[in-house]
Amino acid sequence: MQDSKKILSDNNVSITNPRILVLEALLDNKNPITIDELLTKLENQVAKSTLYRVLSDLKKINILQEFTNLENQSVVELLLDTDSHHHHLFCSDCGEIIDVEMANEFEEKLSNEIKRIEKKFNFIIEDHRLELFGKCTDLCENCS
Amino acid sequence: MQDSKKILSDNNVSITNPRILVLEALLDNKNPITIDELLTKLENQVAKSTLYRVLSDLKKINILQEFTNLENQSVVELLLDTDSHHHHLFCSDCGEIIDVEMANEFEEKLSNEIKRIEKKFNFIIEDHRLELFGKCTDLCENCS
DNA sequence: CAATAAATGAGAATAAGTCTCATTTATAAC
DNA sequence: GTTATAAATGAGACTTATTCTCATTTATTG
Repeated sequence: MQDSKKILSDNNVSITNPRILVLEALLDNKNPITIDELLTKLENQVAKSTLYRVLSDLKKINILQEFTNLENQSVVELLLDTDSHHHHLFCSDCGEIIDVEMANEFEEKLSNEIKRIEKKFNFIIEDHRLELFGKCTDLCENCS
Repeated sequence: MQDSKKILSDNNVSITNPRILVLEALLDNKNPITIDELLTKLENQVAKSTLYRVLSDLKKINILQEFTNLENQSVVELLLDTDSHHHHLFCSDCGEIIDVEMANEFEEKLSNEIKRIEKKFNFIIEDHRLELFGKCTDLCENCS
């Protein structure tokens, strides 16, 4: 069974062509991708309304994360159980978004600090997100 | 000289009524606020186009931060020199966004970890943002 | 291979944000 | 204080992103 079909059946979501296509496009491109880029990638294969619907299905089963890039565009990234916990690095020169894993030691400190905040604010914290903003100095051709 | 006027003149931005009104609305409400809420607050006082323009002016002089809430709406917060570095706590029940200061010790660990990431990715990291997602258990009336 | 419920496509509708341009206002020089 | 000039504003048109509607198609189950 293919990855994308397995993902769907594991989550009790019916296996349809548009869902497979969207998942494949996301799997194909493990870094975060703009919805607009996704739309272009799937042009003539999946209707715009369907794309948005499929994305919302994937969010409902908690395998898709949505956030915004530096230009405030929606960006989407598949998050499977097999993927490790990571954060994002945003380059203000080229717009690229890069996955970063922080050191375990740091994540432990963070989770202790989160426990402190939970008590202080009487909050139950279920998730967190750390975003780092800067410039890649030699990472890609777009960047000076 | 009033706060809002001082902020404008300190930043070499001409002092106009809409700018004062927007700044006052933001000062009045130190937690992050939806652009929509701002618009309502300033109804009949500042035109929509002007509001967006003023917000972009404030971003240009680096005293306004923009991000999105859990519903993907734009949220805006004044960030003056006098304000201390903080992060945000999002409640998925009531939608509230709360400013949180993390312990200094934690911020130090974070900045060390950021130095490591800078080297590893050959990146210059200028800013970071930590978002905590959860539920406030008794903080407000909206929340169960 | 039906029958049924669910998903899809196409495009209309809505919402958020930007742009245009005529008018108003702030600023600087006198 | 006036005046000249550049900058800012208001109103609404426009654009873009996202959601909604509904007739048609497809997946699933028996």
